[in-house]
Amino acid sequence: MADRPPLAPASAQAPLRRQVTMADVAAKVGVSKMTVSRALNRGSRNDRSTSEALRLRILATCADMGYVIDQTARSFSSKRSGFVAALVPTLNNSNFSETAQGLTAAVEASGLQLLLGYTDYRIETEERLIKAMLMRRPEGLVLTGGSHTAAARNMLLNSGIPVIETWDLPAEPIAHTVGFSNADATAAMVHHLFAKGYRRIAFVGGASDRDSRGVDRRRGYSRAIHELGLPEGRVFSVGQAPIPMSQGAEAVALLVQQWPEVDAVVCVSDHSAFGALMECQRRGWAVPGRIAIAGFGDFEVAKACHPRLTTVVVDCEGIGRASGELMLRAIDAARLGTRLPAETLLIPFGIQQREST
Amino acid sequence: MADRPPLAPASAQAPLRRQVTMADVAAKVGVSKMTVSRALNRGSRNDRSTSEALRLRILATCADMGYVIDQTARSFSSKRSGFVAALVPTLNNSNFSETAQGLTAAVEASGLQLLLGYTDYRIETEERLIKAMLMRRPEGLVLTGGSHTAAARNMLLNSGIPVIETWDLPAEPIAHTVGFSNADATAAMVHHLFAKGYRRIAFVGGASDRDSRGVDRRRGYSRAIHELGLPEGRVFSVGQAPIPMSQGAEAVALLVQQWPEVDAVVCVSDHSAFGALMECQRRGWAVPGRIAIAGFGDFEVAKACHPRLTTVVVDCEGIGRASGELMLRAIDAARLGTRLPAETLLIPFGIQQREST
DNA sequence: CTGTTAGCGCTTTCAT
DNA sequence: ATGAAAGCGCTAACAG
Repeated sequence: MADRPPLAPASAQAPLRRQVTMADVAAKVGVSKMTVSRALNRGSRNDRSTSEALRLRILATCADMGYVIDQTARSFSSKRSGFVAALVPTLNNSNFSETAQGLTAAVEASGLQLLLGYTDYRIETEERLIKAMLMRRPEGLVLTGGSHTAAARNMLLNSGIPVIETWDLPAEPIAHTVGFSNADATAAMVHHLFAKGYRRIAFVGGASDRDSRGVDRRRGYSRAIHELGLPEGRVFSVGQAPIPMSQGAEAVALLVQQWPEVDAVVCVSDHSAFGALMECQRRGWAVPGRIAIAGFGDFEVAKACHPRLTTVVVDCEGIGRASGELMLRAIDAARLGTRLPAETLLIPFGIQQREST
Repeated sequence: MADRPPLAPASAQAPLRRQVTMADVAAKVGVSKMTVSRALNRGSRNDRSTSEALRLRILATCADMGYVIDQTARSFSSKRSGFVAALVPTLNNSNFSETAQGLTAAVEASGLQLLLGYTDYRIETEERLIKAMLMRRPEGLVLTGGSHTAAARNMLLNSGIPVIETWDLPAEPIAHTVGFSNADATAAMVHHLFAKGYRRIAFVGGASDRDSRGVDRRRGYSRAIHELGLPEGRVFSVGQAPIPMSQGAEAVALLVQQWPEVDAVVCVSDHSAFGALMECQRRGWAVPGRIAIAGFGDFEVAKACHPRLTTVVVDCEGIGRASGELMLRAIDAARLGTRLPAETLLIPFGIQQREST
């Protein structure tokens, strides 16, 4: 935050060409500021509009003068920032980008903007971002996951704005939740493999608890193994989220060395599963003949590779869309001075069977 | 923007618990607002700070009262929004996310925030986003590519803030540029394949001109083919950006059918190259024996697949970092009332030879 | 080191 | 349908 020479202080500002204001436009048109304001805000407010002819004249003058309304002043005056903040673990993951796109589409339909931040899978970074966002007074906040620092939880609870946690089903939600059980989804995959005849099923996931979805998936694996009475303990942990493809490759090699009897492996995500699949090809291990491989997330690579990956399919965009729509209702309630009772929206998931198992 | 019931008008706001202001904190501590303001802004401004003891007392009181400074009011008053806007074609592309991460790191070092928007590879969407961003008065704007609508160009030229175009080398830059020649990079790849002995080299790219980097790459391919005196015309166009892996697969199949003599194919990006590679495996065509495949971008999949993909390596994060640092200098100049002369920073690229060629 | 005054550009509210 | 006045929460500028 401060390891380079500070920028020039505001007081050093030279008097650049003064920016065009609403008053300038009003003067040029020969009306009051209020009339310009109304012409520009027509529709989104409850106020009486200007005559259509005048409105067009005002709009034309704005364009002529290169006037762009100052949202900073508008937000300040109206007490409405006009944006919703969303935090995702990383930008570079199509699951989360699709969620972000669903969110964007939903909130933009009501004239709100989505402001995106990424936490790098770190709750400390999340805390910092939550603070930075709250300073800008978002009308709502969408988080990925239900695991936060104590300070972050506190800020969120006191923020007075709607908060939605997505992608997980936290034990103690802040307010609203839109997601699914990562544990159940992974357990379903294990049951699916069992039904296909696999009995020596291993799991490859992260070594840290940074990624709470990864932790839940491992938990779901263990639960299913236990339920099915299969031999436990075949959990292979590598690195920390996001697990790259290369670590999936390393993991499957070491795993087969350690437990040669393993006939199937469930990976924490398609990326590691793909890495594992390619490593098997390099070593000449038939997939699924020698070992079956399953992933999670149905990323593009899962259906493009050969053989294609069996995986857990999640409606990522649906999570975003549902969150966005819930957020709009919550914001509407807040603007009317009420609080929307906490909701939990379950997003369905499915097992996509392909050639890798 | 308005196809759902409008949100409640601001006037409908019920008097929720009034938000804590700086005056409240000041009253509690027994000092003036200005003292609180100074304590909170210490370092980032040129003003005299408060005594350390008092400052700590003020900070503690802020924490006690759950006070979070109102950046909306601060921006409004100081004429500094404290953020830089960046537009990328899509979030779901590690090249652009790395650029975004480099940018974030660079601007955060000076206490600025990065606000991200994605254009979906559409200059109309870009225009809309530029307008939305300018309303919020960013201190600078970073764009991907040099192709914009006329209206967008106009807004940018009149915005009065530093603008940087990245990833391309536009013929008529708005102001600053940080990028490389996509045409040169692709031409280098063709020359590389020629040096390896390939003579019947095809190109797979998009059918539309939505993605200006894709267009430049195709141009670079054609130029190199011409320079080398190779037979021209083997350009295969599919869909529009972003070309998915599946279209790379379709393309290579059709291409080999149409031009069976082809011995190497250059793809517009690693994604289509990977799709092509997998399709070859499905059909039992040896890569590079029957046909060699090259990509662009050095995405994770390029080094994880088998055989690994020969590709063009670009320092994506470096583009972001260089842009961020240039932006800081430009903002500093703007705050001092001057304008930084337009700079063009070239980011080097390289050919990464792997097993696919 | 701290306080006072003024005002940023817009919207709210009330008046016509 | 339009206007006038007031003020949002903060910081710049100046004074002490």
